[in-house]
Amino acid sequence: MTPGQIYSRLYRAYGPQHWWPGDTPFEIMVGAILTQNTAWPNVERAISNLRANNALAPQRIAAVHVRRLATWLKPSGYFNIKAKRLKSFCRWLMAAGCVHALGKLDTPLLRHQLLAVHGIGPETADDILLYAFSRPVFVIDAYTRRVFERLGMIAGNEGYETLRHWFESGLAKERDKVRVFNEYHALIVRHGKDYCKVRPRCAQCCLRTVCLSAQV
DNA sequence: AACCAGGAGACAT
DNA sequence: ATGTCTCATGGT
Repeated sequence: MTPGQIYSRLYRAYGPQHWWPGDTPFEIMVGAILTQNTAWPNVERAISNLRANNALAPQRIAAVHVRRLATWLKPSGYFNIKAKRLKSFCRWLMAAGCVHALGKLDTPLLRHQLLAVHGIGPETADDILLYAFSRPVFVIDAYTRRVFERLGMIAGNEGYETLRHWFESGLAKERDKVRVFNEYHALIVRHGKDYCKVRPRCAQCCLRTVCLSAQV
């Protein structure tokens, strides 16, 4: 069983996921930071608060006081930390000029720049690269590790970069990578939420037979 | 009523 | 390099 075949099964089972939820690249980037170890519905509440206060723009977030920003972020949890992270991200964005200016950087450089921002780690950087900048990077998250560990295809404790390169290599033709990586990560999360949780619910899972044959 | 969620940074070893 | 602690709200 290859990662490509798993993708086919997931896509057949769930269909297109239409990721990332968000109207603009900037909103997608904000969501990527706010969803760190946090359920998405809580992030939507926080984003609604930002929009209601006309604060869904880098200049506004950079200008507003952290204490006030934190009150808007409250529903998404870790609000004090995330207020700082959003501000440092927006400062970086403004220093670079704008989203369009950053779009001219090549992917390795842009990734390096993102990782240098306080509060942006490997997964958040790759969320932003893939879903806001349409770059061919594969996002590795807790669900990715869990699902593929249970499938017996990885050990689960590999380093982030090891797994990222493993998924990125040979999964799709060059011009299809962005579309496939986009859909694949969304499908993994969808599948993870429905069935492959900490306490799995394998009864109706579309990968159940694959998992069972891996249990040896 | 614990348990968990679309992680990352600080700090110790 | 690798492991542990902290951060916090809301749904199940």
